[in-house]
Amino acid sequence: MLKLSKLTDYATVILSYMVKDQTDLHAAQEISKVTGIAQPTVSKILKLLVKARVLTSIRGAKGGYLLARAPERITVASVINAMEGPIALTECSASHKDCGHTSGCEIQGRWELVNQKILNTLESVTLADMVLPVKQPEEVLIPISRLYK
Amino acid sequence: MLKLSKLTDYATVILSYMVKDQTDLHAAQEISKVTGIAQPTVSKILKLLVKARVLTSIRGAKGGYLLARAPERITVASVINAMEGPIALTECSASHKDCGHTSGCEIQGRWELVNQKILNTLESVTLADMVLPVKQPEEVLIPISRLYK
DNA sequence: TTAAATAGGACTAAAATAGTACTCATTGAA
DNA sequence: TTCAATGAGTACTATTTTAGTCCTATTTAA
Ligand code: FES
Ligand code: FES
Repeated sequence: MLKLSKLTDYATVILSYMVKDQTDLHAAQEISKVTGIAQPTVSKILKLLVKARVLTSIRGAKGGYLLARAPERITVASVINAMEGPIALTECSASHKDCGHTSGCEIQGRWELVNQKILNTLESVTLADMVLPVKQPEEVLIPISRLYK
Repeated sequence: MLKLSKLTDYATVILSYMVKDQTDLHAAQEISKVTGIAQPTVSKILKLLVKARVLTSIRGAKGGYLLARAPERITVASVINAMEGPIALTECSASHKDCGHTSGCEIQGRWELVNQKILNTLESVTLADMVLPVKQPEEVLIPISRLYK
């Protein structure tokens, strides 16, 4: 289905919440309460995001997590990468090394092309884009004549 | 990892082979021999591709499979769709119906945006593109001044 | 020192995927 | 008309991946 893992989906829910008060520290437990995702799972996700430098953590009592940088600079690609590892449609897109189809290999280069296109797409969308209201206001076109009334 | 299933990868290997002699009928067994993929697996894949109208089948002795249309008109998206079902990054991209995150739903609309972009990409690449030699000749840029020499 | 956090890793359970097998239907040719 | 080759359909099993939990160690404010 070419789908993202549930954890990745959760991650975006969590991150969107954190965008709202970017400067605040959020503890795992707090995030769990707000999002309704079980606390151990939330922790797991947060840890992965820290490891990938999407979030920064502060340890100890009164510790918590915050965004590592502005939402405009956190790409969807980086979030997926944090949760699921390198974005690669096929084994071959990741590395030629342990590929089985030695016989059908003419193709390989092409998946890489598709893969690259998708990567570009995912890098063009940021967390900031994700939290925009679902329905963007339609652009209003004003007849030029109105400007002279 | 945002990856395709193995079967989808196999499918492209099989299809690329079939592109070579588009008019010929290919039996599952023959395809299995050529590609090195086990025959039952090949059959499974071929059946799915027929159901999705990517291939046409002819039953009975001397039967086999052939492409349902020109390689230029078989998109990567349709192959993925045949093997894995509708392309949807998240549950919500497919349908709002059975979605769990009622609380985090502001996001949903945005995955749909990303999903649409990816869908466009996958529809822009066809089987014909996949079988092209791996290295495309680089485009040669000629300084405009040369045109006047 | 204690309580509230995160870090890291190991483990279990559940779900999805891959692969196989079996039976039925179709058709060309002996 | 029968047989052999071939696809259709479906059910099943094994494997792999993913999700989810838990335990222990570390850090730090009060
Ligand atoms: S490296 Fe995978 S098909 Fe060649
Ligand atoms: S429909 Fe899935 S988050 Fe709303």
